[in-house]
Amino acid sequence: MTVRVRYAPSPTGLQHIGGVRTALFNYLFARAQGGAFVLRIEDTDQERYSEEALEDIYATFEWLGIVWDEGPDRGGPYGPYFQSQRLARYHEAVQTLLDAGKAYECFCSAERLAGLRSEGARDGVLGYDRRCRDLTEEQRAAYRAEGVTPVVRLKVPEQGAASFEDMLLGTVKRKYKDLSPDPIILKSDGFPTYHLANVVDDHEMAISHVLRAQEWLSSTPLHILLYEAFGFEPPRYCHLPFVTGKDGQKLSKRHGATSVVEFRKQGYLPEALTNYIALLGWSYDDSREFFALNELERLFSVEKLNKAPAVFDYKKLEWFNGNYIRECSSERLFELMRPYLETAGLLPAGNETREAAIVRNAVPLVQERLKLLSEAPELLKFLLAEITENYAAEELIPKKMDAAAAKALLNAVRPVVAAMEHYDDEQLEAEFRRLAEQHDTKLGNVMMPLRVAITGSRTSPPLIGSLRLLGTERALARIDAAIAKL
RNA sequence: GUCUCCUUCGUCUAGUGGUUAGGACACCGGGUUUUCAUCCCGGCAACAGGGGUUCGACUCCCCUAGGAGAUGCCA
Repeated sequence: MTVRVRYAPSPTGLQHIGGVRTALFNYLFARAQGGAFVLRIEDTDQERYSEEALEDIYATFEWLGIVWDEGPDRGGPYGPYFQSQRLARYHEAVQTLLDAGKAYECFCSAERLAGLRSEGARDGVLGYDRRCRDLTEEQRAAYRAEGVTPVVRLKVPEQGAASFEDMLLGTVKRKYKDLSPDPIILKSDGFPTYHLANVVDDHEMAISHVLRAQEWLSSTPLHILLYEAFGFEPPRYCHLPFVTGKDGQKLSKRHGATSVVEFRKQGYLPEALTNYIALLGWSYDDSREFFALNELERLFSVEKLNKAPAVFDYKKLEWFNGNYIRECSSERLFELMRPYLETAGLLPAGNETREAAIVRNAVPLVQERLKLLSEAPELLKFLLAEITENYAAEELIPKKMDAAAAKALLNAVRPVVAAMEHYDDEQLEAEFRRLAEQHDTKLGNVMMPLRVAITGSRTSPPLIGSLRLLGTERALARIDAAIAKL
């Protein structure tokens, strides 16, 4: 059997972690099985459709390196891949159900339905009361004459049960009477609901396996019923556990960033995100957790999936990101940092600028200190701009020392810095050590006032490298400014 | 309320009848280091509860509890 899977987002919002993980698992499953991965756009909700959301789908997966074999932008033998372009098929499908007496037109108003729903919630009764199920042709004609546009509902049997084998969960059974009574499959605007469209399309697109979030589990029996009504063979289902926030509820804004663009803006690398997300509900073994996408494409298997929901751990993602940043080549990291530095106004456009040269040389100094690319401006600004924020004079004074001592230290260090061109790094450090001995103190106490004078902060990249990048002239000016403060 | 699914350290997980229940993140100590970070070493910490089945249960079955999802002319 040829494996064909799909990711079927609806363009109603930005791609979020949960959706992307579903897409990733489908993609990996397809690759591992030598099958095809299809993108289908479920744009059947006219109200919530957004062009921006559609573009976000393309941008997100391009960034992540996840490509589909068939889709609206690539074409394929099973198109069109926009559901809004497949309406005729749904209408045809609905007609066969109507003709077979397996579905019926319902003329109830949205208001009546809302009333039913709130009563039902109060009394613990489920959904629609099936009022239109057995309308006569005359009654239907009367409604139509009044100008009421009907919806179409599927007849759910009152007896019996639907069951299916979930690849992860095993046998799932549900009595028909526990299903929503006669759900709507065709809306009054002529668009199908998810239930209908997904069944018709998965069948027509020859989808063999459906990996989707567990929120769909409770409507799967309904989908099975639909397949039976059409006489179609249902695909194999695999319902993926949720990704939740700390409180165990579905991941949402309350918990932090949820959309991929947000993570991207914060300076996560795509490989860190895919690696981490792949481990949410899936694992390879007890000793490995670093995986490149192309390795996952080989190694992914449904058998290693977990049933329990997974809490999204921002800290661990960050740790992954730091690891991947450290693995970058200097040139790549430079390019990755560039947009952050540019928008901070620290780096002019262009490759041959003085600033670009400084940043290139600074990469080794910051690489192992960076967890997020967005931290780059803060770490590098002392090299690219004047120290504008006025650090407090006390910062210059090492612990257990006074201002006079700090001042003496800076004065002593100044001539060494002035001559630094004549030393290599080791010699320069030796000079600082010599000074420390002369002042009967630790090296750290010599370096700290200098560090603050040069970088404006007690934490900074390695000082000697920073001095070199800053240059003798600017370094001396900052030392003088510091001395003046004391 | 009803239905469905789930349950190993705080978190992600390994584990498929016999293990001192392993790893990673986080956290806490210590070491290296010019600060920070990296790196290295060490520590803390879990089988939800109760019944079975079995010579033996984290592993199999049942119940309870807890959590989550569904219950839309949204997907």
